[in-house]
Amino acid sequence: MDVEKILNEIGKIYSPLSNECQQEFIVSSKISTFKRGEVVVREGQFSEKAYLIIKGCSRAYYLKDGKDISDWFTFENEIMASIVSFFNKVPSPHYVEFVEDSIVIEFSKDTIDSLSNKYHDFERFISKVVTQTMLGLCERLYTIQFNKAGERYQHLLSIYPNITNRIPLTHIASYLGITLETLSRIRNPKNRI
Amino acid sequence: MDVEKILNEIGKIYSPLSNECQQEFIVSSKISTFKRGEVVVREGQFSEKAYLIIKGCSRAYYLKDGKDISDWFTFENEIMASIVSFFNKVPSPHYVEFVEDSIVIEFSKDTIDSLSNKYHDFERFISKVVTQTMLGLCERLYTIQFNKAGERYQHLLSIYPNITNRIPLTHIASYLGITLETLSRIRNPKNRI
DNA sequence: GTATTGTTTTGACAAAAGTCAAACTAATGG
DNA sequence: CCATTAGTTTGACTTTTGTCAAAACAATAC
Repeated sequence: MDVEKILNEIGKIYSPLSNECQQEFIVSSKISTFKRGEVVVREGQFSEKAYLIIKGCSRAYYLKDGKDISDWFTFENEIMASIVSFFNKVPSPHYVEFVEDSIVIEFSKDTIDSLSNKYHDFERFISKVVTQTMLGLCERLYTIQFNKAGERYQHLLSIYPNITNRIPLTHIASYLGITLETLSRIRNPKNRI
Repeated sequence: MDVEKILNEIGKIYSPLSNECQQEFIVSSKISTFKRGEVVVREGQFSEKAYLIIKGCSRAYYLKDGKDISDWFTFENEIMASIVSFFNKVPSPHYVEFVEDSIVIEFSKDTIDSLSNKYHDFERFISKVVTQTMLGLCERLYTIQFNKAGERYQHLLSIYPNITNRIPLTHIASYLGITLETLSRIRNPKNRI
């Protein structure tokens, strides 16, 4: 497992990490594997773990009136966490589940905090991750605020072109704030008049 | 104008700032006033300014198919910026306008960067601001994803109980992702069956 | 290969919200 | 104080999406 390669990869995306910092990150974290369907965080739990996905994908979701609503998907080179619990040290409003058999680098809030204190490049890296996440949420809000179901779906495809091969449509629908049936109709070319 | 008092106040909310750091922040920034309706950032402009609101309020908005859609409101002790342009150094997708006559502390991205390098507490402060903004967006996304118009409005009132006294209903409606007419009907007790 | 389970599609109907137009009300500036 | 403008409400109608139920399809395990 070439973890350095992955860290260089995500360093390019956010902000590069020195070798020393990478090494310390590697010894402070561990590689874990999860099976499809495994739930690693449940509603009400405190979670201070984050998962950098090497292979596979995961989703965060919550239950509203008993219905499963997806909030966030994470694929290779992205970081998953129950962010509300992670940052605010409160019980998680979310569940976190792996959607495919996955390999991840698992690390804790404590690791982030101590590495941030020690390595300025790490602090900058995390700050960049958070900033980008914030801007991603902005964009998502934008697409959900006044777009019709079909436009929301097209926008999602423009970001993750083959998401439908990896994530069941039920989850994609709830992520877009629409029902499964509506998504199904949108995808059917006969209904696009 | 007691700027120290304000900085202490928002230090309490996010992360406290040392006196030395506060002083340098004060000399690096300036107090400005804006009239109701003044637009300080326009779509397409590069904006690397942020505004800490001392008195008054502002909104960020964008035009979709010629319609004015509000994205974000800011009141006393909150920070307004065209965040996409501010952080990514790209042309702003937003307009930023003051909704009331306002007094603000105006500072630039450069100031943030240089103070972040010099003062660890400032870097932490900014990181906290960004993190809280991110969590705020999460919550907003949550309320818009599967709630009906009425629920979205009630949720907004729970955060800003008297927002309707300060922000015109048109802006509140678009912020909630609904039309002005729908908001008007929701607010009319006769229509709540 | 068949049973079982999970996922997606389709149809008929209902609910929610949007659109357009007009009326009404409040605020502001001579 | 009146005229003008900005902001809000109301009504009639349309569009979009949701709901519930059933069928079709796909994946998986035995």
